[in-house]
Amino acid sequence: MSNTDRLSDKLLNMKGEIEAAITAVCKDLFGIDVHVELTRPDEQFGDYATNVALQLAKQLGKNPREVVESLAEKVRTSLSDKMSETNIAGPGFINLKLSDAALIELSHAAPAKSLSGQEIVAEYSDANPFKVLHAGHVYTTVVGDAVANLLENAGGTVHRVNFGGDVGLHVGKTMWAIMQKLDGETPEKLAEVPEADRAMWMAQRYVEGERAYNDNETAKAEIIEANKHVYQLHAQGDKETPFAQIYWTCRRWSYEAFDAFFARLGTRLEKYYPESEAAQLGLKTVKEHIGSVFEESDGAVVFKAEKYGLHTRVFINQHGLPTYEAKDVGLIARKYEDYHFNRSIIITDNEQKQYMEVVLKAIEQFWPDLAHTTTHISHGKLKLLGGVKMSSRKGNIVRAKEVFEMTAHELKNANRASDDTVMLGAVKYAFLKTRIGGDIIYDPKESIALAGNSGPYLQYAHARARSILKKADTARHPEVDARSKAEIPKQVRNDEPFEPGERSLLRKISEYPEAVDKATRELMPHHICTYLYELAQTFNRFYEHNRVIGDPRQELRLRLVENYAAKLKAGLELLGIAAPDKM
RNA sequence: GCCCGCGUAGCUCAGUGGAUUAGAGCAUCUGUCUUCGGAACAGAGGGUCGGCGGUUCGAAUCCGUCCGCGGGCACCA
Repeated sequence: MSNTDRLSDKLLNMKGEIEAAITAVCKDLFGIDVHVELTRPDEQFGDYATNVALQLAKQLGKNPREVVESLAEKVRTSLSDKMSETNIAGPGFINLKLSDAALIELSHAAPAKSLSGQEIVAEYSDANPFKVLHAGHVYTTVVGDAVANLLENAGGTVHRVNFGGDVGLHVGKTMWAIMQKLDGETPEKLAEVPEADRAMWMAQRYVEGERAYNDNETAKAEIIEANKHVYQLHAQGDKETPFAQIYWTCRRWSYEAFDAFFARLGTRLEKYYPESEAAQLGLKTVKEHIGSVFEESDGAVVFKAEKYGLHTRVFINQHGLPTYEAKDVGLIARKYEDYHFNRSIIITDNEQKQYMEVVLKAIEQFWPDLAHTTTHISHGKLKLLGGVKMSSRKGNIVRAKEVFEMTAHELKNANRASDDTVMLGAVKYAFLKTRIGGDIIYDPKESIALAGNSGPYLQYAHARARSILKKADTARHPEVDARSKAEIPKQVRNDEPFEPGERSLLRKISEYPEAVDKATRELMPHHICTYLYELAQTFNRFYEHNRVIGDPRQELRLRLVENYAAKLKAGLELLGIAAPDKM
């Protein structure tokens, strides 16, 4: 453990120490063990507040006022080294105001390393080969990335993986349409598809296959055959037949498109699990538990989950092929073989929510540990302002690329640089600032706004703070490169009393680890967005009313600016958003 | 029909048991400043927190019920 880490661990415990001290006082005075959780009240009331007196009064059957008075008195003495004020307020709250020294300490604390030593698998994105990457993939990937970042930041070893359908009915549909287009099993004709058009070309085939499947009985039968053919090809390790050549070439095209997409988003996936690799294991596992967990019904193998308040789902269809359910059974085993995870996170759209409950309930019957350490997070759909509905089956979808294009277009309209740093900052922040779960409505225009709660606003706020620091430094060392001569002391001294504006800023800065811890605990990145925006607002207020450069308090204020900029940058990076020094 | 989820200002959203005035941003209106990158700051108007009933010292938050919207409910993923 490095010195910095040790320092952080000590500092981050301050809130815990205060809570423990209050718990001890309660025990001492009333003999009751209460759960003390400090909250952050309105600034006018203090830095922390607790309502334990109200909890105690209830348990003791006493008047809250009576309880709070004796309690506050004891808390005051017990915490005199950290608090400058301890007040009673309202129906029985105790408000605590940190001493300047304690506040300074807290402002250098780091988020908790609560997941140290944990192996964690985070599955997200779930892009499917043989289908197009659409706007929803951008959303789910951005959310997954942010959640994975949180877990990693808390000390976990995170393995980011994608699970995609390289086998299954959609592949049958696409393969069928490709062969229609190529006039048969003629892989050599694939060379005629220009490289740049490959993804779109395959997406069109999928739409044709989907339409034929629904409208034409003959085609439907052929597609079902094509689907089986794909499974056979995997079972036999076939790479040579014309059909197989088409399949492998097109699958490679898909993976190449994924690589480019993830690279652009800055996502570093460790592994693509193709369904073909999970299918056999899933099939085998499900078959082993027929009779005990699964049962046969109408020629299919199903799990009847009604006794658990859920519904029945098919794991093996009447053609003997594993459905998505069985593949998920195989996948969870593969993940465990590969990573021996302590915890597994799966992030998908809400429409998979009840599906996943059934699958996990089935898995719980034979691999309880794997089921119990798996958490499914589901999010809503991405919609565009104006309410465009998207379906890859019908082909009227917004492609992933188009999300980037429309955002870049807005930047150009506003006469601003439309490079990926700002464009992705806008997209990612807009996707992350609302709580995971509900549908989100994306307004490209709002996402790039420099006034308001947006990614570029925070990026700009950071650049502006860096610019102040650079300017101060250049003033001190006009003849040398400022970056190599940064001399602002990192720590504010413990004996420096603050002016109100300075203190407000420092108070907000000190909330950083609490915001990150909350986001990590709940796996909800939006808490970080809310915090960062409030932080930037607090800074603007401070900066409007307090001169930094040239003021007698310059050195102290520069250290505040530096700490503020560091928090902004760290927070943005947790969200997967770059924080450049200049814009 | 059954099962999940959601319903907070004109719009987009925080807040999910606590404190006078339910908070932001955008939009609307007013004011400040010959700017440390004003891409700012200060302020105003705008809300029966979907309706009704209940639990609680205290409910946007918990429970019940109704309404509205979205999703799921056997061989798609």
